[in-house]
Amino acid sequence: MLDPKFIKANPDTVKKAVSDKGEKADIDRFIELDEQRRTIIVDVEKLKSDRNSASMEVAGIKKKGGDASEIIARMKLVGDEIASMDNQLRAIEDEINEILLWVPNMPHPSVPVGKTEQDNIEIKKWGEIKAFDFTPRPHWEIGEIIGGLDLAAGANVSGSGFYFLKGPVARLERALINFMIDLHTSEHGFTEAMVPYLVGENAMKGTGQIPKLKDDMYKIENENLYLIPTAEVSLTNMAAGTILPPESLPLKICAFSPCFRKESGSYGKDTRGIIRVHQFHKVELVKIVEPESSYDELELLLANAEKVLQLLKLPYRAKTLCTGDLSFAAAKCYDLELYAPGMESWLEVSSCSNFEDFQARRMNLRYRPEKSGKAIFPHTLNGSGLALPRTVIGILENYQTKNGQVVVPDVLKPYLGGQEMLKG
RNA sequence: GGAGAGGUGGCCGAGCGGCUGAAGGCAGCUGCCUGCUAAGCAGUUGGUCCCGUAAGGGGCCCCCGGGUUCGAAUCCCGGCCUCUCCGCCA
Repeated sequence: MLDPKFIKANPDTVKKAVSDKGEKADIDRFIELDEQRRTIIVDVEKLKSDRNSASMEVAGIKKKGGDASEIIARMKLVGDEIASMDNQLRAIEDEINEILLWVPNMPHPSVPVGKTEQDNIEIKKWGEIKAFDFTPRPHWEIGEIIGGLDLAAGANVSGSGFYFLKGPVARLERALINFMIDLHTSEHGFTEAMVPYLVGENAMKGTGQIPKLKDDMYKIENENLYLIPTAEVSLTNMAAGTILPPESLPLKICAFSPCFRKESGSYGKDTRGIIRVHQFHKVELVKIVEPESSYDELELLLANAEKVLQLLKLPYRAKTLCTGDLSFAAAKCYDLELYAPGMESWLEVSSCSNFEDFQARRMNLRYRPEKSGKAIFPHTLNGSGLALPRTVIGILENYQTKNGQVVVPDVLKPYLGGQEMLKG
């Protein structure tokens, strides 16, 4: 959520940001409603002030055993008037709040203006794209050869977009999870957490999935609970509505979790294999920091995510997302894409974003920098470190051999009991 | 799931339907004092919204949402959460 005062003071800047992001929040309506709101407030507060002093008078009279029925009768009318104005006011405020929930975050000035992913800016390339002396297979073929990926069984049980990992691939994914969490906790200073996978509507509002992305979220029938699309929701909302004490920042937490996404609106895209699925695992990094340091922290976060790819020796590139590709709540975001030679394409495995105070404001998360000072909204960030299925794809496709087996990356060997090869 | 208890300011904790934005304590801040590692004394310290250039004035906030009333932290209804006991259970 943006600061309403900021919107009032800079309507044109906000409108530009809304359109740069391809959103459609009605800023003019907001301004109009805000004016109506203030007009009513001035009137109703005058009445309330009168009522309050009349109440004092009644109290005084009654204490002396006098008769206050004349004032009481008069105030009854005033009370009715107040009630009706309060109702008007509430209706206006409801509409204002609804608009505010739909106003996206402002892109940081360093974010390139653009419409689609075509306009994202590549900022870095790492690693060599491997030359094979055979035609590299896509992961679904490798998975079949080594007997580790069963899409048919997933469809059988749950429908399309679900899958079973088995044997060597299942173990590979488990190894990757442990490797990533160990790295982030022991090298990068994150505290490990296990988080709720079902969260309330407020949490989803807090991080910005609701209302805009509501249709992409799985909701539990007859309960006000949603399946998390990422551990970001649980982690970032952990302290929602509270004031963090001095010295408590930066807060760095990471968690592995399953992620559930309907992926409505992406039918027909990335349908083969396990590139785009309804359920997948992810190791997520979340930081809550002081506003001044958030952009430095974003760079560090990106480096933390990159480190995973570097240690796995998977070639990747990094991009700065343009305004049009930037998510609703983000002010700035980098994507990491690893190269999958079997598919001959780049796969997004991490998004590292700075939300500035947008999420903190929505969830009323505050921070008191000094013991006696004022509470402020801290900045929140998150990044994948990394998404599992696509990392698995990266390993299967980059480390494949001619006969369809897979070499285990050095850094994962300890996690696979010293095993050298994944095979059927 | 069943039965109780409870949710008050940064924290603890009081609070007859009007004089309570809220006693008292702790913590914080500011002075004074003291030569002993901190004690004592005095003062002070919430948030948010509206009007105002400002000074200042005013509204609202005692878990959340409704209701009763001239007036509600205080009464009624609904919800959420916490604790205790019972049941069930990985």
